[in-house]
Amino acid sequence: MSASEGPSIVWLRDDLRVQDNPALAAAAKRGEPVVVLFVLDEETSGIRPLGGASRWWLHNSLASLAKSIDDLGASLVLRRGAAADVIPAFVDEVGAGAIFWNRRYGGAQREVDASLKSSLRERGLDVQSFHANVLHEPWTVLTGAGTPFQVFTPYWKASLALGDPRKPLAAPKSLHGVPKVGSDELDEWQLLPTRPDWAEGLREAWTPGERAAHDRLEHFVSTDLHDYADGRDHPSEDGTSHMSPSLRFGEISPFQLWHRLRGVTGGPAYLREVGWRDFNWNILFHQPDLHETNVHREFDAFPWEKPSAKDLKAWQQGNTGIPLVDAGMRQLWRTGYMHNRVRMVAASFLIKNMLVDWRVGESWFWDTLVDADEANNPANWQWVAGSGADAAPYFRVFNPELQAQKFDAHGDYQRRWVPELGTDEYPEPIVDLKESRADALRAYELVRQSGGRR
DNA sequence: TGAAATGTTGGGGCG
DNA sequence: ACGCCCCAACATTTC
Repeated sequence: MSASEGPSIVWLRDDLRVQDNPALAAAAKRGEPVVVLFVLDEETSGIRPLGGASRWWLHNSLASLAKSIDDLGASLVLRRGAAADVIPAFVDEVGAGAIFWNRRYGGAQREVDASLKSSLRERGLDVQSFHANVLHEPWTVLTGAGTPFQVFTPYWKASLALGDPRKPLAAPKSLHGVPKVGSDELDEWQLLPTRPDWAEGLREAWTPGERAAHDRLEHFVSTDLHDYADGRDHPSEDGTSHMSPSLRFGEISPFQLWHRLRGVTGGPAYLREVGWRDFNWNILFHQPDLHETNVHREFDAFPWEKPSAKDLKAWQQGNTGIPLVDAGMRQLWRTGYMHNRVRMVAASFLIKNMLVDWRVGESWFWDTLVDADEANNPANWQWVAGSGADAAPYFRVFNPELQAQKFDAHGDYQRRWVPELGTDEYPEPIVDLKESRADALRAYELVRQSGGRR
């Protein structure tokens, strides 16, 4: 590009890593000085403001990333505001000749990026975007008819048929920084909770950042991966990877997971779950309002009940009187995380025993999960509700007592999070499981009749 | 990546 | 020896 003199900006978003970061690698290769930028955008309409737990993670991940960038010889610059304003102003400020970023797939985000790409190119900048955060981009995995898949298994098959995803890229060996570029102070963003400081449990449970993500992955590989197919279903053992928040913030890439795990016992079973993540981003790409709108629109007719403030609070705080549900909800509140098996049970309980709109639960998880992302959180809630793409059939109602028998047979998980279990202090169930199940099936019958789906 | 209801089969007790 | 009943175990269907 002719006008491409001047520093390179690497605009990081959901890719807070120095390894396997194509935008960063391209900037390093370009040769000009590099400035790495992160913009906290709480102003662009259509981009969901981060939930509280995600803000906590973001703060810590950015702090960790700033050190890594520093070690490479450049610096991480923090700015705040609508990206459509901040980015062009920053380009002028540093006299940039190029700007690189890794692509994102949400609706509002794509609009922002596309608009910036064309306006900055008009101004003569070298603007490049890269494929970095999903194994296969949504528009590349299509049916024979050229339409997006609605069902996971054929989606995954087609995805595998595209061949091995590319190998991960090494981190740049060093960078030439741009001196004297002002940055916001991370602390000023107030991403961390203060009064009250509810993050103690998060600090105990997690270490955000790229290095910790790889340590966590290696721990998983050396302990639980080989028995993943069984181990992942038992919340007291918790044989899951705990990669989700790191994937959410891009501390690690799916390419890195793929090439580390595909040849290891248990690896393919795990990578299939990574495939679900791709599938969910594919769904979001084709339906940007996924957190508001049923994929199967006949569910618009579902007669949800508005929960009383008391009942909703009981669910949120883990006082429903159903031990497995309460254990999960308390784990979530304390650690910003819930075991996957228990997520399904807790979600099913809200939707099908309390008859509460899945959006209410999605919204709570959005605020409390460290791994909430715009695709997986709504897609998984819709999966449980039965309204989503390739969702669980509507009549699949979990019985939380049976689930507890099957997957927490000794009650270890339940007692860990609900220590008062079995005493007078533990509440009576807020609903009758048998009756509410029957109510849910009757309610879904209305959907079935009004929709004509099967 | 369910649960419950319903159906089928076969062994054993017993008249 | 036979029919009948009960019931567990398993399979299928239904929600």
